[in-house]
Amino acid sequence: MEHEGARAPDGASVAKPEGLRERKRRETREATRRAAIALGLEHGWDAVTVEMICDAAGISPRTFYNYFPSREAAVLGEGKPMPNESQVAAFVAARGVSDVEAFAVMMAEVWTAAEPDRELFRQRRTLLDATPELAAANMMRITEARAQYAGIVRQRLDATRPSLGDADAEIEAAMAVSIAMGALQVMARGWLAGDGEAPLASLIHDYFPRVRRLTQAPSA
Amino acid sequence: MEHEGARAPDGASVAKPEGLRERKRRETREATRRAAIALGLEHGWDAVTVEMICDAAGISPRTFYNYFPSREAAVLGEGKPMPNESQVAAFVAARGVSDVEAFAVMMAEVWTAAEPDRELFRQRRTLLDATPELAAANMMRITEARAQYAGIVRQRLDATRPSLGDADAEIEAAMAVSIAMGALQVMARGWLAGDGEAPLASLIHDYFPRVRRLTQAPSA
DNA sequence: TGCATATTTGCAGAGTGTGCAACGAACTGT
DNA sequence: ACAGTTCGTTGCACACTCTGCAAATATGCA
Repeated sequence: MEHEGARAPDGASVAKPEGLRERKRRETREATRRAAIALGLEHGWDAVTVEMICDAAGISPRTFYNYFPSREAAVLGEGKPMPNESQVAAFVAARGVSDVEAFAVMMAEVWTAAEPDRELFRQRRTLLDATPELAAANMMRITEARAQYAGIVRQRLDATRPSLGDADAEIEAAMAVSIAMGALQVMARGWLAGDGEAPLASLIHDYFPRVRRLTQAPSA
Repeated sequence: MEHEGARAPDGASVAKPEGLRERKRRETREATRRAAIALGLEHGWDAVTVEMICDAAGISPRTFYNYFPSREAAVLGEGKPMPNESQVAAFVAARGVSDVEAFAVMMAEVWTAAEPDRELFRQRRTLLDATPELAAANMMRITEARAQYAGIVRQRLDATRPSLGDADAEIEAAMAVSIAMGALQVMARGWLAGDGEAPLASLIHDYFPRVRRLTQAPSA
């Protein structure tokens, strides 16, 4: 399910025949997503109705709800963004950076990878940033996945600080997730303000000294 | 408008006649809020309809929307929670704690003060914690007020670190707000798990060493 | 070609939220 | 106490989101 083109020597490779059905479905979904984002940027998200999106995408309103569970999902994407195994492994093994920073970098990579089209990624982020309603819906998605994220952070904590008690590890994992998400919100805004050349992940390293300073009690 | 009972020597004091109209309005609002929270805890928030709340509160559905702009607002309270002047002054002047920690303490106090009824505060927090939809709506409220919160943090930064450039201060203020809100989310959950004796603000000081550790790069 | 399966669509219905106008209760001065 | 003003309540119509169901349509496969 994850292979792409798999050009094996034998012409009839194993994966991705990509039947007509699947292709049309993917295209329809993509067209709908783009229509939703474009209309949102043009008219403001709360002025965009499902009917408008459907007219632009060439589907009926009822079909829209076969693809997306809500109007917001057309912009946000419906699945919760989850790191794959190698991303988790890199996060757990990362040294020389704080737990929060490492987690933020991983999530930035997950987001970036989930939307290969840079321009669309940027547009979506802009819309999301300008629309509290969408930001809230996005938060909801993340809140629902919070326990799973915390589980990933625990893997790192168990590896780097095995002396930590069970209850403490639980709390610190949840804390790291919440703090990283908060910081990412601001960093994403900073990324939007930039020219879009620097990848989000590198911005994070630039921003993090500030995070350290803001959480540090002055010694004086 | 802000005075309470003001028993001046002369019987006819200046403030708060509290006419019958105002009293009934306050009572109706309170009854509706309590009905919404109780029903949410009993049936789960998404099973609660406006009609149910209205039946319990003894008002018509149309009247509900005269009090609250949305179903969620009945639980969350409609105004954005804002610190008063003395709270801001204390925050700006607080020494020996990090910016994020000081801001978190201030917000905890604002929340606590906004809901004098401890039991109701706890119930609302429980419901909010169990319902991603409500947590998201709450986030939305805060997101809308984010710029104002950042302005308050800037007052502190300008006082404690005047060498900071304008753009940097802007960014760090926004960052402090986001991080504090993230951390508060977890702390509030910890407070819920406790017996409710310790005030939220004191819990924050207990939790903060963890925040410092999680954002600190290991020296090794 | 013809059958099995997946997708699209319309329709009815529940629920949220808003503007408008009528109705009723509370405040005002006399 | 009374008439007039003001404010809160309610019902009604309407737009919009979202769901279940069943009919119509398109695709996949032998």
